[in-house]
Amino acid sequence: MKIATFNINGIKARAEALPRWLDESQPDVVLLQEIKSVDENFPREMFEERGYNVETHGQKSFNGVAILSKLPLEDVTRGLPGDDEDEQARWIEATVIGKSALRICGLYLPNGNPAPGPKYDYKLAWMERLYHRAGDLLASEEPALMAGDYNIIPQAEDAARPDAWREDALFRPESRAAFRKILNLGFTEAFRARVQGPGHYSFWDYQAGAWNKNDGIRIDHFLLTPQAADLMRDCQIDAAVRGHEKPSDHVPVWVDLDV
DNA sequence: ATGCCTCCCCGAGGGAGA
Repeated sequence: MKIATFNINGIKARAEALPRWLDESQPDVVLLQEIKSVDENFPREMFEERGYNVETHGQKSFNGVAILSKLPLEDVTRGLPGDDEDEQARWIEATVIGKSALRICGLYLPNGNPAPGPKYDYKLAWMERLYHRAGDLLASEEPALMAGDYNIIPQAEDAARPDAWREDALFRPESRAAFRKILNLGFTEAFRARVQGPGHYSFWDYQAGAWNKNDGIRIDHFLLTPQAADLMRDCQIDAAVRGHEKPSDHVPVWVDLDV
């Protein structure tokens, strides 16, 4: 089962690039972030005609996550537990039924800039809630994953110019520590389990020719429970997608699981 | 690099992104 995560930076703006990538890449499941659309306006036919089931958790203008799946989805839930006051659409999960069941969680973790400040406080509080949901997933002892735009640069090697990010909410010590705290519960970071070394990125800014200079950062991640990690056959970043016509500033990352 | 683009709102130009 090929499962991808892709921050598309607006579903309307990606009406051509996203279907083209789906046709080329043929993922079974896709976790989308930043759909920037309410549920009623999401172009679900575009995906249903390609054989995908569609589940959205949208919001006007900002944020918004969705799941596309060629396999049946069950027990869909929306919103990260832990704060009933939180209106931001950043979390969706479902069980996908393949040879066996797999719990999949799609997330769009807050950016957090400027740091320090209220937006950074929201990011860290959101990560604390994520920590608790992650612990519950592990306790189930079932194959499960949490994937999406984490807005976290885990290590210096995950940025072309780490010194430019030292004070940024994506790379500050508290952000990285919160990410490690979740990892250290017992998750496998899929990409780093398969590929070592610098130069692997999932985001390049639109500005200043960042793509042409390969001035990128790796902020889109798959975290696998041990039961899911046992099933991993591959994990790759589709970096070439950044060079296509009218691209998102992020590219897809995918895992292949024997499930 | 506290913003060089691009997205959204809509029908100007400001907020948000990372």
